[in-house]
Formats: sequence, C-alpha cells, structure tokens
Amino acid sequence: MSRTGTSKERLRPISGFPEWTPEYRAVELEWIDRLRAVFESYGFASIEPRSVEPVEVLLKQGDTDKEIYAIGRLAADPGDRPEPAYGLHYDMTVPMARYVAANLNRLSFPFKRYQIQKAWRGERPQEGRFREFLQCDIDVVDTRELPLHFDAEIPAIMREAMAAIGAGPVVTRISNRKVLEGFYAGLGVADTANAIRIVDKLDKAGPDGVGAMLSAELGLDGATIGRMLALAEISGADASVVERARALGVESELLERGLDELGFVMAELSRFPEGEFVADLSIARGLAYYTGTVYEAKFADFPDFPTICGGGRYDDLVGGLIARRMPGIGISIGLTRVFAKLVAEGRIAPGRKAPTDILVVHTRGAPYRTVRETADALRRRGFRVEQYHEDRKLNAQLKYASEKGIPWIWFPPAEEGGRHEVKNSETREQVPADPAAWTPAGPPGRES
RNA sequence: GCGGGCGUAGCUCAGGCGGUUAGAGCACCAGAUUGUGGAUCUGGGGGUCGUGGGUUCAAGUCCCAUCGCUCGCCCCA
Repeated sequence: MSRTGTSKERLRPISGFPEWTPEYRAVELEWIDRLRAVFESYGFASIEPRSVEPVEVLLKQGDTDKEIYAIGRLAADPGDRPEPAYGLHYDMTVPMARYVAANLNRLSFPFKRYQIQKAWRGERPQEGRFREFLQCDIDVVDTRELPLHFDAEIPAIMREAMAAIGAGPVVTRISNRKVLEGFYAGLGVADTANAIRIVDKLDKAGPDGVGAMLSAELGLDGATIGRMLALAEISGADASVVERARALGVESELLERGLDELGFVMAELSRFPEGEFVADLSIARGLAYYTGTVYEAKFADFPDFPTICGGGRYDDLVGGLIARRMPGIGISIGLTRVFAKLVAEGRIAPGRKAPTDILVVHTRGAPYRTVRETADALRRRGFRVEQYHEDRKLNAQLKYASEKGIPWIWFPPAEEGGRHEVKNSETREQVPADPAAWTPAGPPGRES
C-alpha cells in the first residue's frame, strides 16, 4: 500500500464516509434541532457519552467484532498490548448501558435520554449503509420494571420525530420476541435464539430459504418449520393478529404474555392513521438482547431500502457490568440513512449556503472602522452579519451576496456621520436606514 | 470475504481503430463593466490519463497485476 499517495488519492472520497455541502448541512442541523425539540417535549435529556468503549463492552452484544473500528496510535510503543483495547462505538445502546451503570448514583430513574451522535461500522458500504453515520437514539431504562405503556409511547414519539423532519410516509412493523420465543418453545424448538435470527432473514431469503436454513442449521422437521412460517405470515393492523396467532394452537405461557403485550401496544397505536403501524410476526430483529416488543420502520415509498428505525424492549443490558438487572426500551433512527436517501431522491430542498442575514459591503472610500462598527452594531441587535473585507468594486460584492443568498445588503456611509442604506436583495429596493433601529419588513427577513 | 462495472482537470464526462504539444461543460482567476448583483462575451491558471509492470519504433488507448470508487452477495446494527 502506498504510504504517501498522489495528491489525487488524498482528495478522493472515502467510501462510506459521507460529507455534505453547507446548504445540506444546514438542513441536517435543522433536523437535529427539530428532533431535539420532539424528544425534549417528552422529557428526554441529552447526553453525549464518549465515542470509544473498551472492546469487551462493545463485544458484549454479539460477534460483530469485524465491524468494530479499533483505535490506537499510529506508532505504537514496544510495550503496547497487541490487541486493541478500545473501539469506536457502532451503536449507542450498549454504550448507553455502560454509561448508566457507571453513573447510577447520579441519575434519576426511570432514566430517559436521547443521543444524537456519530457511530462507526467497518462494513462494506452500499446504498443506505455507511461507515460513519449519525444515529439518533431514545431509550428509557429503569432499576425496576418498566410499565408496558412505554412500549406504546416510544413508537409514537418516533412517529412524531419522523414527521418533524419531513421524512415522508413511514411504515412501522411491530412484533414481540415473547410471541416468537414462546411459540417456538411451545413447538419444542430448543435453540429459540438462533431460530429467531434465521426467521429474521425472511424478507431477504423468503420462506423457502428460511425453511431450508431452519432445517439445515437447527435440524427442525417440516411440520415444525411449517408452523413457524405460518406464524411469520401473520400481519395486520388490529387485534385480529393476536387471534390468528392463538388459532395456530400452540400452548405456551410466554406466548400468551407476548400476545397480551402485542395486543396492548397495537390497541394503543390504533389511534394513528391506518397503515402506519402494523403488527407483523415476521419481524424478529437479529439482535440478541431484545426480549419483548420490537420495532422496525421503513420508508413507505422505498420498501426495498433498509430499515430506517429500529428498536425494542430489553430485560437487561447492564447485567454483565453491574450486579443488578435493568430493563429498558428504546428506538433508534438512522439519521444519515434517512437523510442520504432523501437527498438522493431529490426530496430535500437545500438550505442557504450561509446563515448570514446581512452583508455589510465596503462602501468605496469608507474607513474600515465605519464598516466594522456598522456590522458590530447590527450584530449586537441579533442579526447574523458579515462584512465584506475588501474595498472592491461593488459588482463583486453584490455578486458575493447573491451567490450566498444573503437577503439584505447594508451600505455604510462613505464618511463618518453619513447616511446608511439597506437594500432588499430580492426586491432590489434600497432605502435609508439606521443600524440602531432598522428591522426587516416582511420577507425575506430572518430565517424562519 | 465473493462477483460485476468504472478510474482522463477541483466536479461531470468525451477521446478510446495505439501515432506530433490530451479536450468540453461546470467551478476558479482576470477583464469587458471608471461602484448597484445572479446574464453574456473574451482571456487565463489547472492533467506525471489511479499506481506499478509488460507488449511496441510509439501506450490515455492493448495485456497483467495492484489500489480505489461503485453496484450486488455475505453479514447486519
């Protein structure tokens, strides 16, 4: 591998590490603000834990170790341990559990937090799959049992969040791990965890593929597989899902509890427009730690695009870290995934190239001090102001303002004590104005 | 990790039957325009044709390798 590379190589994009120009970053920032507002309206507090965790904390979740970016110094010392000690987090759930465990005496429970942070994954990038991406999580964790009501509140918050950023129509499919585990156990399937992992591939592998895997990997017979697939075929927006699952005739206490939970959640969500929330017993989610309700959301318009929100309930995330159990529930929005897709589809109107409200031009011959003080005065009054730092021909200065979409242009006097003028970029109307008193009349005005 | 496609200016690409100093549009800089804008015109800067090797009198062009990007598969937060 070339160490230096050509200058061309140094400029090339790095696969899976997206970058945006200012007018799109402006939209992304706007999204973050709106998401914060939604989460905070439900009482979720923001935290920003460190981006690195001990590798063993990250691995607690499963054997996805190949996806973890390890950190280390470029030039290691001779005595450094060969294995990476720290890795960049690849999601926020388990790291959040570590944070909660480490700060138990300082947090109040139930602890409700949101995190909007970068995460890193060393996978092969594809559409909707990045190696560096913004993830947006909300979770509730408690030291005692969390009421089932949270299972219904979390997707409602997520729905509001997606609406706030204008993500377009989203379909959220909901299932319950207890239903699957209870059903499988009732059928006599021993390895329910692996059965769930395999069934989770239904949308990609199809019923035949999943059946073959269940047979090959778990040695299940055709009749058992047939009933498992029959369960997975059940979906619908109302309580009939529960009845149809019961009608399959498998007896299990866990299954009953799961069906009760699912029925409650669906009943609660029935207040939303039909089709937004659908019970779907083919949804399993690959992750090992889920133990109850699970969610998976997709764009209604792009059904082949990967999951844009996912989450669910877990009985315990901190058990391996501290000597107690801590149940929780949460959901995560793949912000970069949503954003990049909507950009690619042309559904995002770019923002402005700069936040500037007013450009103070350098009037020919005006003392620099006059220009600067004019800009300062306007800035003190709350406007976002930049000054043109060159006594250059006006053409160039005005062109600069129009390229950046700056709505107001301010003309300071050529000599101290002279008259100021301000011009509306859109209407090109120019009038005398006092920097100490002027307020924009109507649009474009300040960013709304 | 596996398979397909593609690497030519900062960006998007043309050239691609090997043949003198490699092109366009956009972007950038300057001027036309002696201080009131998005246009137009003129000029300018900018390339070891991803990298290494091979074939040839001659390689951006053909062959091999390699790296990167990209799409799909595997995997899956």
